[in-house]
Amino acid sequence: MENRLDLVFAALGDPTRRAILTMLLEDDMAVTDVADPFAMSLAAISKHLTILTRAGLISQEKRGRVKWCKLEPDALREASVWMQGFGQFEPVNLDDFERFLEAELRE
Amino acid sequence: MENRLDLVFAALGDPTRRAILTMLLEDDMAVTDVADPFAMSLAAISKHLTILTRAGLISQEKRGRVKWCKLEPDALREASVWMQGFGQFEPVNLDDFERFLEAELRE
DNA sequence: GGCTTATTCAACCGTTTGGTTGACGATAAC
DNA sequence: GTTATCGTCAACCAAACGGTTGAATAAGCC
Repeated sequence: MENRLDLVFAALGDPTRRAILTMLLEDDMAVTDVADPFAMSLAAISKHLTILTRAGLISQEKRGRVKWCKLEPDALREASVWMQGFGQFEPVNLDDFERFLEAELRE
Repeated sequence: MENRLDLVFAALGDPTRRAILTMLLEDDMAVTDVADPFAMSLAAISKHLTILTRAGLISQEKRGRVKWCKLEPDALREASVWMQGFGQFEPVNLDDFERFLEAELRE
C-alpha cells in the first residue's frame, strides 16, 4: 500500500538525508565520503542511503570496492507536481535556494 | 533542532494526511467531516490534523462546538523552493520568467 | 598471503509513529 | 435539565525509526 510519494516525502523529512541530497548536487560521491561530514557512524549513513535509494532519490553503483552515490532528481518530479496542485509557488529563485541551503547546513 | 522543512515533509509522508489536504482543497471542513471517508477512528484523524497544524499546512478555528479546518497552502512554498533547487519540474511561467530577466538586465 | 579499506549485516536500544479504546469537557438541541 | 454531538485526552499497543556497536564480506595493496 506504500506508494512512491510516501517514500519520497518520508525520505525528505529527515535533515540528514536532505543534507546528503544537497551534497550530491555537487557531484557523485562514495559512501565513505558522504558519511565524512556527519557526526554519526558509517552504518547509520548507509541506512540513510538505502532509504534514499528505495525512494528513488539516488542510485548506487558499485565500482571496485567503492559504491558511488548519484543524485536522481527526477524522483522529485512526482512530488513536485503533487505540491503544485496546491498553488503555484514563486518562479524558481536560485538565490533564495542558496540561502535556504546555507541556513540548513548551519545547523 | 526540528525545523519547518522536517515537519512539512514528514507531514506529507503519510497518505492519509495528503488525502486530507486534498479534501481541504475543495473547501474548509469540520473535523468530523474530514474523518468521515476514512476507515479509522476520529481520534486518529484528530492526531493527523494536529500534525498538519504543527507543520503549518492547515489552521484550525473553533466556532461553536465544531472546529473548522482550513488549508494553508503557503506552508508548501518553502518545501517547493527547496525541491526546485534540484531541477525545474514545473511548467515554466513565461510571464514571470520575462520579468525576472528584465529585472536582471536592469542591474 | 596478509593487511587495509569500503561497505553492509545483525543484533540491540530508546523514541516516535499511527492506530485503538474509553472517559471527558464543551456546546447545541429538545 | 437531560440528552446528543463534537472533539480531545490519556493510556495503551505494535511496528517503524534513527542510532549504536561488532562481526562479516569484498576488493585493492604490498
